[in-house]
Amino acid sequence: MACAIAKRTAASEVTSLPPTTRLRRIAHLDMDAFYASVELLRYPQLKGLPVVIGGGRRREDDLLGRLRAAHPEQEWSSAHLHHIPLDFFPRLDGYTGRGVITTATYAARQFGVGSALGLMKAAKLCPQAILLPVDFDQYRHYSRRFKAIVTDIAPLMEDRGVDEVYIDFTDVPGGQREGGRVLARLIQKAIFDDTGLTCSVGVAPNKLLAKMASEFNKPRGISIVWEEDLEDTIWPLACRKINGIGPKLEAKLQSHGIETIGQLAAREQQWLMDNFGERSGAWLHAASHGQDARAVVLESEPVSMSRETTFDADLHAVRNRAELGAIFTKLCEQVAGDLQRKGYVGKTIGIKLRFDDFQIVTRDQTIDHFTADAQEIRQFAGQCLKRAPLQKRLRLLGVRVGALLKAEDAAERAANSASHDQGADGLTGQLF
DNA sequence: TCTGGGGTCCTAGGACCC
DNA sequence: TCTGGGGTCCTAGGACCC
Repeated sequence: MACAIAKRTAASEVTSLPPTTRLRRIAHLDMDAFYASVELLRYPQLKGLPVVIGGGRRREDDLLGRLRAAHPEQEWSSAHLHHIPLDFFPRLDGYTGRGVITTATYAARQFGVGSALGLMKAAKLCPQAILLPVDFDQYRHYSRRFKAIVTDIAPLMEDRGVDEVYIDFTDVPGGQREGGRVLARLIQKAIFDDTGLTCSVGVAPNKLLAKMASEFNKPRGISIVWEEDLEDTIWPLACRKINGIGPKLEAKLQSHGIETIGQLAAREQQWLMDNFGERSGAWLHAASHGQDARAVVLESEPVSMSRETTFDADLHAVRNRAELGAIFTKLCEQVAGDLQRKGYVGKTIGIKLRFDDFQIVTRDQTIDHFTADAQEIRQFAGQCLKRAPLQKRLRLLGVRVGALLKAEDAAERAANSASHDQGADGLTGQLF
């Protein structure tokens, strides 16, 4: 208690210090059950009920269509979505198909269903749950909105996907007050007032700790973590809570008797480097001591773009050749469309296969120029496919274009290299 | 009753060059 | 001729994240 008061005093003193001596305060903001919450804005009648998002391809039109069929005397439009009665919503009960849950409402999570769980499995656990299809356009719209609100208040924001951002509070007015709590509260309120959506925020000396902190009080939580909190707050947590430690690393750590972050921190750095590799070992050591020097990155360029699809039923390369070929062509067209729409070209073209036993195989090929052309992608992806083993039945097929460049930069580079080539040709002529 | 789709980064070996 | 580096690019696989 005395310790907490001392910390608070120290924090409020900081606000009067010149900027150079301000403490680095990094926030991680995580939207609460984002997809499900967006759906609840559209269907407020589902509030408090178990709802899962994922799987099928149904859209709201299906709901409206059923409503129109049931009550043809009335005119139904998307403005009436609020009034769709509960029994019109599809239930998880009896679901058959391959999808997984993308997001579940907190009410649904009580039943043990959550992200990445197979829908058929979820149907057993919570058959009464309402199942809604994913609607990425809608989520992207709200994603842009909440991020615009964040950058209006605190401009140094790093985009970490549709429902997460890091924010550098250090030099934002009020960003030091109560260690960041005041600004976090302001941002939460601004987002809620504009969108009706809630989020959780963690503020800490760096991204690593901020990310962990944002999970402490979900939903609608704010958690402030100081360097001094390491022993009491961070060390008792499971290693898995560190962003970057997944199931494999966790299992390997456990095999050495390391369960908590504190136990990890107790190991010598050299021992970690010997057992987990130079880089990973050094990183594990730093992370367990709460150290993370990564900057908040404002802009980044994409490295690759891909499209993939899991078939309704496994396909065989020979027996289902025609069907597979049509899907393959469509994936190439989609990737090409994505590249063109976003203004990129790439020179590494690859494929991804997942067999019925879940083994994944990739093949890729780097060509001598940049492209975003569907037919060309199809041609080289086709060559990759010929190099892949095709005995087993296929579950998934994907097409990827990597080594990306902005289309205009590629055009410029091509112009330059054309003139260089002339020079090189001249040189070659002399040598031979 | 198995397990989506879209990404990033790292590792490791081989080719090739200096 | 042999040996030994280092650096970069390419390819395949894998861990991890949202």
